[in-house]
Order: sequence, then C-alpha cells, then structure tokens
Amino acid sequence: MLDQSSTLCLKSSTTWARVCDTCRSAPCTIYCRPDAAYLCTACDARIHAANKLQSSQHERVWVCEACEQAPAAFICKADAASLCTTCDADIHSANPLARRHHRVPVMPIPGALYGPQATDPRSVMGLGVESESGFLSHEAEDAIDDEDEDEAASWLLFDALPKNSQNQSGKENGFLFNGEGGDDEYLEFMEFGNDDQAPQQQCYKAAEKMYGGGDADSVVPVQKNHHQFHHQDFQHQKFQLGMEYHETSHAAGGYGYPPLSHSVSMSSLEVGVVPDSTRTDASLSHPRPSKGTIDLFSNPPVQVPTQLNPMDREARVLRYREKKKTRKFEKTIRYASRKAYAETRPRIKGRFAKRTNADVDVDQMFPTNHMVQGGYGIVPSF
DNA sequence: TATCATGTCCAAACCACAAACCTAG
DNA sequence: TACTAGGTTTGTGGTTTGGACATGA
Repeated sequence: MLDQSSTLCLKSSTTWARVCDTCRSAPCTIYCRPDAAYLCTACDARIHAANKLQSSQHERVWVCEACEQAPAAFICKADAASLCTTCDADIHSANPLARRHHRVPVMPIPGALYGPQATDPRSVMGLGVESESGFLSHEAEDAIDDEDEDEAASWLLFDALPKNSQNQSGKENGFLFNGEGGDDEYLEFMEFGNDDQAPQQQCYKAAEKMYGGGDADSVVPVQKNHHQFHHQDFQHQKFQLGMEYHETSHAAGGYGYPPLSHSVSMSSLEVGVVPDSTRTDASLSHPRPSKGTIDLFSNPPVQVPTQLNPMDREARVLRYREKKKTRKFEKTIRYASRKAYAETRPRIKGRFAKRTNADVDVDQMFPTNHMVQGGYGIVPSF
C-alpha cells in the first residue's frame, strides 16, 4: 500500500504529526485499516465516498488525538478524545482520577462521513451523544473567543438538540440534574475553563440565569467586552431553546488544576481583582453557589452536535490544543472588598485571628485607604 | 537492585468575620 | 408586592501541614 514511513511529517516543517498519505498536504485524521493509510478528511471523503462498496468495507478509525501518529484504539469519554493504546496508557496512568476515565474501544467509522446526511463521526465511534461531555463542551467554550466561530458553533449546536430533550419539565431550562456520574467531565471542563475564566463563569452565569439565581453577588470578571456579551447571548439562546445539558456529577479537583479560584497560592498582586462595584447587571452577576447549586456548577453544560463534520472537528481539536498550551491559572478575586478586608485582618500563624479591642482601636485611628473610601462593603476599582 | 533517609514541591486546611444571600413573617 | 429581621453561607490570605516525588547513600 502506501509508504507510511515516508509520510511521517516532521514537526519542524509543520505542526502536524503526520500528513495525509494521499495528498501529503493536510494533517491526517483518519486511518484506513485495509489500506493501512493515514488520510485527511478530504481524501478520505474523496476515496471512500466515491465508492460505496469501498466505503462500507474499509474499516476506518480516527487517528489518535494526542500523538496523531497512530490509529485510535480507545475513546476516553471524559476527555472525549480518541487515543491510541500508547497514549491511552500514558494519559490514564498519570493519576488516580485519570484512571477513572471511562474508555471504550474505538469503533470503526461506518460509511461516508460527509454531506448533509453524514453521521456524527463521534457517535459512530462508539460514543453516545449523551456521553460526549467533555470534548464538545470545550469546543463550545472555545467558540466564545471568536465571533464567527461562535455563530457557526451555535448553529451546529442547535442542530444537535435532541428533540426529546426539548420541552421537558425539569429539563426545560436546559439542564439535566441526574446527580450521578463521573467527575471527569467536570475536570476537563475546569481545565478548559481555565484558559480564561470568563467562559466558565459565563456558563455558570448562564446556568444561574435559568436556574433562578437572579441577581447576585457582586461578582466576577465583568469585562463587558463584545465577546462576552456575544457569548452570553449565545448561552441565553441555548437555554431558551431548551438545549439539553448533560450533567454528570462530581467532586471538584483533580488533574492538579485549581478548582475555580481557590487553590493557587500567590501574591495578591498577581491576581485579577474584580471590584464589587462592578455589579451592575444581574445577568452578569455570579451568585454564590449555594449548597443546592454547587452541583450545577460542577456539571458543565454540554453541547453535542450530532452533525459535526470531520473538518470542523479537526479544526476544533487544533484550536483546543492551542488554547490548552496557553491557558493560565490565575486566581480571580470575586470580592475585592473581602480581599481588602482579609489583608487587614490580624493573623496568627497565617490564620485569621479574632480582633482584639486594640486592633479595632488601631483600625479606627489608622484606617486603610480601602476602608476610608467606603467601608468594608465597597472597594474602589483596582 | 532494593531500601531507607533526606530534601523539595505543592495542594489543602485552617482561621475570623463582613457581606451576600435566603427565608419567614 | 414590597419590606424587614434574623439566620445561613461564602469568600478572603498567610502560614502550616502532610503527601508525593526525586535524589543520594
């Protein structure tokens, strides 16, 4: 068949790990077993769609999304990624949480993947639409950054709406609260959300919006830029349309990524501070998650396109990887007033200590600027 | 090669209390 | 419906702690 060794693409010339054996100008995404060939989606379409018999007989699988050099053997539902045996072993032996990821053997891609009747490539790989949480959620998050993509994604997502999920009481707001499942989706979500806390918070805000959180706490990075508004509208539309969100449950933590804004120890100078006074729009506010709603937050909304064509998928995977490389884990201060107050409080071995009368007297005599400017409640913008 | 001691790194826990939130009346 | 009072929950930062890991004897 084709000379595979010659097609290994050097990263020095391109970011692709392996190029298409046929056109040699695009990254491969599919491995055809009978041909022992790595193909890009376009060539796969051309070759296999041209001949129905060939299409039905040629067993193809996705290429490993991690190394991009070997055919996928498993699909990790948590990561929503197809992985070869080597990468699967590497990734899922990394830590106990990763070991808990539910993986299933990759299924061959049946028939043609292209055209209006195309099957959801991921579903045909053995991933039920419902179980596809992590990956597509990321994609949806990723879409936030780009208006055009955002719009495109929204259409994909709308198409993906399971009809039976619409108009269901209890799910009518777009969420399923099943309270069961693994935390992997959550972990991945957090991981992705950390690129820039905004997306994650937006999701939460949107969730709160439909969940009745209403006007809340002063909150969060409220940078009213166009993207965020756009995303907000986007989220809102999804809720209004009754998108079904799959909830899987879970405990926070894992992967070593900080749960929200709480675990990274760093100087207060390093964090982004959000003044309490930014609280102006209820729709932008971030309610403190009560015990009753914490699960809501820990279960990311998931959008599952049923018609995600391989090219889109490929592009999205690439964008996802890029974002993953550049993500930041900055702590976000949600309540500047609390921060200011915490910094002035007496401590004993780092722990907050009770204020003595002397402390109170000193504070009254030498109030800090923050305090002077409006008491503990409101802290001027940083 | 296996075991133990030592050092380093880092996430989680801890604390008090103002502010936000919730609920009942 | 709007308001109030009282109870509950959250978030904040510096230090300590303890587990994981690496290194050397």
